[in-house]
Amino acid sequence: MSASHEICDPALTPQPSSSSSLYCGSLIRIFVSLSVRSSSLTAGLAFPDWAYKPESSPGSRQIQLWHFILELLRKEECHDIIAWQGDYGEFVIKDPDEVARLWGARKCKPQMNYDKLSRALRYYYNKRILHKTKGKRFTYKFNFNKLVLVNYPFIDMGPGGGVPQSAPPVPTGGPHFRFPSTPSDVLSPNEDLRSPNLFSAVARRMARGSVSDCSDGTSVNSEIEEGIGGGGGGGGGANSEDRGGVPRDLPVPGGFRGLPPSLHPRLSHDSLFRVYPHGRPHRVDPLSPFPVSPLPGPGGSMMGPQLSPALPMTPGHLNYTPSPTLSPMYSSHFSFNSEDMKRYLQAHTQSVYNYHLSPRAFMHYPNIIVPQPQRLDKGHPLHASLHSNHSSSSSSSSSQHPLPPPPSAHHLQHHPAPQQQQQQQPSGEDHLSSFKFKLQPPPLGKKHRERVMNGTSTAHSGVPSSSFGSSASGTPNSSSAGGNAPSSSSSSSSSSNASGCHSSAVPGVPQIKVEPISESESEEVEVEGISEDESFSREGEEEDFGDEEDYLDEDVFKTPATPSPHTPGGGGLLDGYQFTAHHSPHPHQHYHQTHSRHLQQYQQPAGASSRRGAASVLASPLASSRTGNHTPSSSSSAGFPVSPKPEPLDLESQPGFGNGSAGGERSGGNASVPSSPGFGVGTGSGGSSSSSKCIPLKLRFKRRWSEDQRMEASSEESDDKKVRGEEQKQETPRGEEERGKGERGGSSSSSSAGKATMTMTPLAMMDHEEEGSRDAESRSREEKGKIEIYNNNSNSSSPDPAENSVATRRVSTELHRATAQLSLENKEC
DNA sequence: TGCGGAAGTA
DNA sequence: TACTTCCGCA
Repeated sequence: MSASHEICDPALTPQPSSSSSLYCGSLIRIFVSLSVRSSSLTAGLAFPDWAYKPESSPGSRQIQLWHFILELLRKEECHDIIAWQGDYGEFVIKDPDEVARLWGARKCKPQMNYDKLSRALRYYYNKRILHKTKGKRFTYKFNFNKLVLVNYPFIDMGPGGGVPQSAPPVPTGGPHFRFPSTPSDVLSPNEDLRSPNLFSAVARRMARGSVSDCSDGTSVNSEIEEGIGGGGGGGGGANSEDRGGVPRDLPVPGGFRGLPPSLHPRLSHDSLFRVYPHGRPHRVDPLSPFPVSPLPGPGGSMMGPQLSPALPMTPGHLNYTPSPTLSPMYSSHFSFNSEDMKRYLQAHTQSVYNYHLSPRAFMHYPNIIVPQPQRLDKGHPLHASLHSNHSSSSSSSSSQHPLPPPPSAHHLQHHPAPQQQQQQQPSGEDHLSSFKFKLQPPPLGKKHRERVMNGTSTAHSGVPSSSFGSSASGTPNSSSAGGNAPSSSSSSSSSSNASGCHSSAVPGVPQIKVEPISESESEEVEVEGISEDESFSREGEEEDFGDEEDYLDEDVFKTPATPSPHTPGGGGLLDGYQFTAHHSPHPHQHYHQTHSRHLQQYQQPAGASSRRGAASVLASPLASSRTGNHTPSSSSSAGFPVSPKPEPLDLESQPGFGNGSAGGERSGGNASVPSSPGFGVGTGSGGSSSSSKCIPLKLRFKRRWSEDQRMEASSEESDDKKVRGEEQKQETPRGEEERGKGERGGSSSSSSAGKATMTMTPLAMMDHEEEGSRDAESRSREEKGKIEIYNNNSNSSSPDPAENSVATRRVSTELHRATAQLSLENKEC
């Protein structure tokens, strides 16, 4: 320890004779010079000056902890206090106190200790720069992508033509850093800490060159060779002496750990990229929203120029890419067009669905080809990776092709080739078949998990008024809950939900393995989906791209679950986007706008009616009744179900219709809006057949319903106070009348119980929407309007209970007619 | 040992 | 913003 301490100290502790700033400045100069030197020495492979974030450089004013950690990890002399170990980017702090001491020395914080340092490290969890390796003491894991791309967002914006010639300081960890030992390491869709393998040696050299205050005299070349030997050779490097207890001889499939001889990292950048079929990338379209134009350039290059050696070639490595929509580096020339959006969405969907990757990664690296470790043993790893695309697309076995190349890479292209065109066709089943992955959301931080759990539990236990309201209004709580895909613990409900919803026919979207979901699961989906709006609003609030990406991904996870009801063609949301020249910077906007329109359409009559305290179109989410939740009590208009007068339409014969005690109702409490098995989705015979279809509709309806609740709650406070008095006067007689019909369920606590309430179960409402017919909806609104008029008359001008009763019956009659008509139409659905 | 909130700091 | 410091909790 002491030895390493002494070795490390000169670089880690401030010069005693100089102030901190002087020290930092000198170090900066050192770094710059070293960087330049590296650059000159390595002919483009070296770490360019621009790539080194000054704030992160070891000698800079504010070195960041992660950089310091990398610095230590890079130093073989410090490997007895901190070293790479285990999986990608995983390192163990062997001597926490010493590391802390060094960190404190660097930061001039002599009081530093591991507790404080670890706290700082824990802050990286949320930033996703780092995360803890559970079960291993002092073991953490870097998220290379995050680390690199977040801290070097201008990786392709350098003066060198926007083409990075080298990697950022990738935490390759020198000889101790190892690449995936097993295919599963590479294949884990959750893993976002994979380090580059193809460019590992290069990246390592980059890292060393960039942080080249190396006390060791090893040149970058030696390190390259080390990388070659230790990587491609399967651990046969010459640095076995400095393993520092870290096993390096783990089996590595097919030379996956390093560059093959043909890819000696000392080779030029051109040589490096020559391994790709499209040759060296370059920016083709300066107006492209993407750093690399998806359009085939003159050189036919589709390889993202910013495909830094630091970027992993495994899917997980592409987890993060600065958003073309959000990153300032793109904003200046980002143009939204349908083609771009289509490609973006495809990339997004596919990548997210299969690898939890950011589609932006594929936008950036449109030609990226994910190597398939399984195929490495069949030949050259690069060869395998180069051809993995075709092979994987021809197979539907995920086990055989756990790493199908992201088709998005091709989707991003504008190749007029038939193949490309075919891939863009929704009917490309064979192409999509290779994406039958069961979604595995990324592991959540504890905070997020709790939020998810809370959100889920809220949805279950549910205070519908609050949960729905908050969800719709986008409270941070619900946004987190709804946005995050659950981890395994809760995935049984939420993730499958999302999948289930999405599975509902989104042509052109990668086929995700969707497990059958139970009815309750679908309910959970709906509840979660309600917070989808927050996902939208939340996207601009994220602290960095990575988070935004996560949420974006999550949104995409959910997107198919909420197809726009008015999407042309009735297809999935994605279809709507794809086939609509929607100039939206964000794919969700379409849905959002559609949804907003829908909401307005719905809210107008409902809100108006509720404000008048009459003829409220009541509906409660199915989940509310199913889970035995209260109907929101905040809404006085959430009144009791008033049984429509029996009509020859046989509507009432359907269980639940007009029977407020159908389910989930609590005696004595506010009358729950009855669930209506008759109209129910999945519970009644009438609704079961369209169960899967109705899930998104239920979602939509719930949103509207929640909006109604909120509107009613707010509006009634101010408006209904006066009306309420009259209503209450009418309540008793009519309540008696309705009770006389024996249809009534629930208590009489609601002030709106006396309204000439048109009780429509949520499912009935969903049925209204389900047919997706504007005619039906307009008719429904017309009917509502009629009812409203009737009830206005009955309420305001006819305090006579008898008249009200007549009006009520008329309302019911109208309702039944309308409902019957809609029901008939629904049968076509 | 690890987590994360809270307040403070530069 | 990126920690640092402190602390309670598990």
